[in-house]
Amino acid sequence: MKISDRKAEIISVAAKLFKEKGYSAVTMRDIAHAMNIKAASLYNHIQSKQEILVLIVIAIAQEFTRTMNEVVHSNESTILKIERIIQLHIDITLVDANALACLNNDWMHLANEELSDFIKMREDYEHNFRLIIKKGIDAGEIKDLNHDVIVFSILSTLRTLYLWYGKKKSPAPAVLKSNMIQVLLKGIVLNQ
Amino acid sequence: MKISDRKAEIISVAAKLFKEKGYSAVTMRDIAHAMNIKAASLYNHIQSKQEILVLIVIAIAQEFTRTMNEVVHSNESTILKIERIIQLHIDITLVDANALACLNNDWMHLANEELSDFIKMREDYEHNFRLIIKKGIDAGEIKDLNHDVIVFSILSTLRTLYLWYGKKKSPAPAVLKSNMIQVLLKGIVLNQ
DNA sequence: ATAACAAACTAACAAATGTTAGTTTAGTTT
DNA sequence: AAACTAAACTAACATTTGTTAGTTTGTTAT
Repeated sequence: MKISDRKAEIISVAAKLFKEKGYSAVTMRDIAHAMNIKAASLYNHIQSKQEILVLIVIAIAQEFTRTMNEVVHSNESTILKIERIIQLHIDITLVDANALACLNNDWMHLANEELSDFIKMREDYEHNFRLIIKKGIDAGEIKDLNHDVIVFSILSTLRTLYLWYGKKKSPAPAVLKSNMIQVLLKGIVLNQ
Repeated sequence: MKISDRKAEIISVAAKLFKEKGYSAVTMRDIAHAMNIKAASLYNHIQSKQEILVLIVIAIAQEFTRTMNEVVHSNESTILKIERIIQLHIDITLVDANALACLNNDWMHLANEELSDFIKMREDYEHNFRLIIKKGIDAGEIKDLNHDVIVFSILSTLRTLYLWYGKKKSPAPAVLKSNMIQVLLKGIVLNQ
């Protein structure tokens, strides 16, 4: 089941609106108006408002899941694994900041299998990241601090990158990456 | 204009629901049902759904603003200033995680002066935090990295603390604080 | 030309939503 | 006992919302 150009356009426009006001506050008429058509016309392309949300959120969630599985099962050092996760979040933020906002803010408006699938994916993602940190601590690569604090300090930063990066895209992605690695891994105080 | 006990209860119940589903997805009937009364009865205590949101969001926003102004105009070291900001976010997270979620996710549903007031407060807050970082870099206390990366890495972590902390409240607040200071200021890698 | 198709339209629907008006209930004050 | 008050209720309202049905329009294939 391929997604037509027009359908992709609807999804893209909807994602932008969802980012600004949230899924529930955006009406089908809002989406239609942003595309210069009537609300009923949307239904030539999509099945329901729900379907739009599902297509936005699940695709991205799967991409995160896929790469995280790849990283967690690799033989790289902990530092390198974390760097690849940072890269992953930067990449997706650059390609689709709007969808990322939906995933962060509107996932709870999914329903049925899609909702439980999403929650499972998110739990697995956090579990895997925690696993990376644990192994890093055991290997003497990472400081022995509270796991949750480490995991969520890094994840929070990465997950909300879209809030400030993406509009101006400054600094350049490569600089962003190296700076984030510096800040998240080595901190910000000068250890003279 | 004092807020009655019952009104405060409505606000508290509403904040909890808003946290779970977002302002737009929560109906007056939802709030009423959670209080075991009818929707119309809510209007004996509040003026409108909007008013509930305003009372939730603005009070907290003002508390952030007040303390930030205090910190930014103090003579402490940069490190100590940042530590006080960390403490501020932990404190508010402990006292009112639900309201914090509203502030983060539903501020855009404010209207008129309240909306512009909020945006101003948020801009000032970020501006002041950036100022602290800048002065820290100039004073040789903080690494000379991209300002936005530093500011938003720390702020993102603090702002979304309520997402994982608050349910189990583990580790204990004091441990949380010292661990967050460790992670945010000195990083997580072991510099042997 | 004709048929087929994608994609827009108009019109309408049932349900949900925020809110108002007027009423009842129960506790407190005079 | 009467009056007052806080806070609940029932009933209804005008809009808004997601969605459906049936129709029109314009392009492409036969």
